[in-house]
Amino acid sequence: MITIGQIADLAGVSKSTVSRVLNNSGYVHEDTRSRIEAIIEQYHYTPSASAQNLSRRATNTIGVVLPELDNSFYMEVLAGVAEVVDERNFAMIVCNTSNDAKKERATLSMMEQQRVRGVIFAPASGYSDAAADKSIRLQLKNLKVPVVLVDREIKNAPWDGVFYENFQSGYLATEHLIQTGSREIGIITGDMDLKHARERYRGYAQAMEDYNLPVKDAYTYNGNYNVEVTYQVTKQMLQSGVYPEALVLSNNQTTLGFMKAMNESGLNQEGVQIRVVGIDHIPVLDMIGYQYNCVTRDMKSMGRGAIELLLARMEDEKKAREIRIVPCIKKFYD
Amino acid sequence: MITIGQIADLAGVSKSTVSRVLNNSGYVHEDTRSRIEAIIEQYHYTPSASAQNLSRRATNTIGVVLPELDNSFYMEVLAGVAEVVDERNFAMIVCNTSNDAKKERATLSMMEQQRVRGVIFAPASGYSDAAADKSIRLQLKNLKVPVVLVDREIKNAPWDGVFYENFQSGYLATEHLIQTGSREIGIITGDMDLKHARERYRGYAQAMEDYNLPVKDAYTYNGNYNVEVTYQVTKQMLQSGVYPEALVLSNNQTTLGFMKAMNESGLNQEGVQIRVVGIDHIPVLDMIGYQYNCVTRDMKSMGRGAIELLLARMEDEKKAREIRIVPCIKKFYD
DNA sequence: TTGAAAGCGTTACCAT
DNA sequence: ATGGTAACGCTTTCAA
Repeated sequence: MITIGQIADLAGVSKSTVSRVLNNSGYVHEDTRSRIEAIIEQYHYTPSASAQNLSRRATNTIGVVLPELDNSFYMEVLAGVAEVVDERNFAMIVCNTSNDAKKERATLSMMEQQRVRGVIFAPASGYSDAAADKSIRLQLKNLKVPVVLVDREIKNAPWDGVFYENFQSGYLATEHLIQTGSREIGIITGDMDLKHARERYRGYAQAMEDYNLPVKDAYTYNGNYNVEVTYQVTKQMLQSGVYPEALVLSNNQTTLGFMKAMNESGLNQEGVQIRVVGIDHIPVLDMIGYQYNCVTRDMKSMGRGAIELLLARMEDEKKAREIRIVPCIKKFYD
Repeated sequence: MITIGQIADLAGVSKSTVSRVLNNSGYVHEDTRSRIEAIIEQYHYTPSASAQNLSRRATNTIGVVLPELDNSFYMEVLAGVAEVVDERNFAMIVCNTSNDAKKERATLSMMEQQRVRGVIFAPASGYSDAAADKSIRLQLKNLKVPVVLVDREIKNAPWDGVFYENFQSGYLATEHLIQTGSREIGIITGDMDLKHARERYRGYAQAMEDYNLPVKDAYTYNGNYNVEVTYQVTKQMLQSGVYPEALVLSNNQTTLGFMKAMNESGLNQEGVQIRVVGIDHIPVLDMIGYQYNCVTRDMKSMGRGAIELLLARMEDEKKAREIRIVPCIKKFYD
């Protein structure tokens, strides 16, 4: 591998000069510059990022830690982040924690080793007990670089963040069902360990109350934000023969699990209908023009928001803490 | 940021010794080791990857270059790669070229700068003309690290690769339509610049011929492996009022575009049916239990295969070239 | 079993 | 406008 020193020798100048043309910093004669550039081109020289990082005492890498990669929501967020990272000429290192706190630990430690300049972080879990909450905050703090939280909050966290109008989403989803004629409305909740699942549920309950409708325990199902779990739960529900006329589905995975169980049951064919409004859209469904009622958000812009906050924080460590709450968008077809 | 030197001072030993416990290489007294480990723990020390890379003259990073990230196929491939990368304690740097040769250039150059140990590569384009073909091969060669091609071939390339039985996939898809009663069968092709699109088409044509059915130009549509293009093409086809009774859809994006146009047209409701077999499955459709006829492959294992080949090549530079062709799996529901 | 020192490929400061 | 050199944080060889 050719080094800056060899380029310098080839050009009959010092490393300093080559470095200057590389970073176009400082003065360098036009003739010298073009001579050096020619040689760089000819020998196909690219500086070593490791050496640069070491010398500059900083990388230009930012870390993105996500709990799921096979989830279109996080994929869109990631796409948003990637766009800006690209524009600004940073490198991005992506890790998947699979919703596993242990894997998350390892991931964060690798981020540290890589000396990332900042981290965009969606926690693997709700960290609802105090010890876990403290521990994750400590880990993050130990990184000693800016952190931006996306989608999922951490209690007592001091970091910037991009979140969603979760309460609203639950409320509006429910309200739509009510306004379009349903009265017996249930919900398949998410992982109640996560604050946003609780908020969405609160939104549902509040809407019911506002419209003087009863929230029945029997119509509250826990799908845990998980396709398989939701599938099982829905199957049981259908088999029991007692279920509400309408349901709020707490996220995209919930929707997927629910749909699978419904399709499998063949109940649709028999004319049995459960009306449904989901929280979060599902891109493939949009693409195939399937009219799926939901409330959703601009996911990509959540990613863009996160990286923007991160870059801003990197530039000004002491700027005021910023929390962005992206709004709820209605996508109703009836 | 604390360094190995400071840890050494704290422990009253030399950097060499700390380095030995870090990499557990060479001899170090049990007492010394535990003392050092305690300090490392206490001060939360993590070695700098950049410094290690520089010193070792090698990173433990592998690069993955993909043409699309919002495509479930590549996502599954990526997931497969990520699994192995994780198991083997490498780091992974992922780049999206958006099917853009120019962006691909930039990406490859960043890979070089990062001094990745190897690259898993799915080309952004077919590079069908000789100059482009040569240029991409040169770029890859200039990386001077092992390369494994996934899914898309490059002419005259010397690298290991994991590909698909493309001809078979086209053949089997078509054959199924024939065997289940269709005779007027068309195809929406992919980007014919790409060899695998041509192969899939060949498979289609061969099946037609084998069953003494005519391949009509009028029933060959070019969807370019693109949702939007396929959508438009399908719309035109439907509006023209003349179309075959059945179609082969050349990949998942093609399917999405086709379905959108169909759903939008409302033709299904009117009882108009176009039978369809797709190449590649669509995970969300599986999840919701939508019975979509297709021929497909184990995508994740393609990812695993790619990284396995890469690691093997990294260990033995001169081993025989290995090409894996993953088989076609039938998923028919009728 | 441990330490000293050279070296990895850059950058940046200080001279000139 | 250019060059010399120390420094970045680590690994590795050689010696003790």
